[in-house]
Amino acid sequence: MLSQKTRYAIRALQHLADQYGQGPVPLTDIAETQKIPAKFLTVILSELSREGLVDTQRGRDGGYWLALSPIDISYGDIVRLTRGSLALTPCASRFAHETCANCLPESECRLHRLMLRVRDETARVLDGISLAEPVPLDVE
Amino acid sequence: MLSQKTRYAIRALQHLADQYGQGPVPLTDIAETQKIPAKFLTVILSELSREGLVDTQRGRDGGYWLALSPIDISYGDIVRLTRGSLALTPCASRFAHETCANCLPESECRLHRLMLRVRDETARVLDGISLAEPVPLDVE
DNA sequence: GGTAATTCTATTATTATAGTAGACAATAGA
DNA sequence: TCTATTGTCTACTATAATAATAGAATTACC
Repeated sequence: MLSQKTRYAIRALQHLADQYGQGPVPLTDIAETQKIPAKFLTVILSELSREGLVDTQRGRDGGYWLALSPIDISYGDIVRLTRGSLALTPCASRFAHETCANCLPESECRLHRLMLRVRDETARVLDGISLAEPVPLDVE
Repeated sequence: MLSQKTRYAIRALQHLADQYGQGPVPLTDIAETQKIPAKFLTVILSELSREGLVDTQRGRDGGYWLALSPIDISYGDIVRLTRGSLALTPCASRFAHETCANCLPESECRLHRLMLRVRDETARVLDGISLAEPVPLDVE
């Protein structure tokens, strides 16, 4: 499961994508339209800013905006940044691989091979869509 | 991420699949070959038994065995039983749907639509492989 | 200087997770 | 029938992650 925080982060970024090119968006705007607790959103946006995904300006008329064009930010990027990995097990992460606790050696672990496949399918979906695109309804 | 407990459950079931048709497998066998803390495994196997996935016998020469043929247990089934859902958000579960806390209405939530697609791809992989099959190395 | 905004450091409450303890119940075989 | 062996159940505990808040500090425009 994605954490509540990751879900908030994604919706906040979607909101900023909608306002892209229109100057700084104040935090309270995002919090209200996206139903995110304002104080918690400060934590989230500060992190996204430290990670270089959003730029900020303090003071009057300040706020947040995307540091990159929406088309250059994929959902896969966001999940990797906020959650660390797309995978369902530590051993199945391609960018943040870790060996699972109390597991067999990976070469013998059948779960490992399966989780790699799930990760790759997830990546195919999430890396294939950017913040610029409306999310298609379904695959056929 | 799958919890440690879910990972243990899957490996335990794989072990039972390997011994299918050969009588009860004692818990300590599973614990040792799969590197699972024995006491914790009792909790896990008791749950799997209550859910009808394994049958058990107590007493001498007792143990655990799969209640169904390995080919009739898919990885999707196991994850749904132990974790509740294949989805990455509560709203994207098809069998255990819940609305996400502090979210927009689902019809307006772009994340919802995206998570449904990820769930469906995950299901395609996990429902397509049963405990009877060796896990293929990769898709091309 | 005042106001509106972000930023930073700490703290808290709640929940989930991982694992353990120990008494109890059943079974097969000697 | 005794006993060793094996699973079952209830309860408990420790740790970590999560979600969220508090409040002071900083910045920038007017």
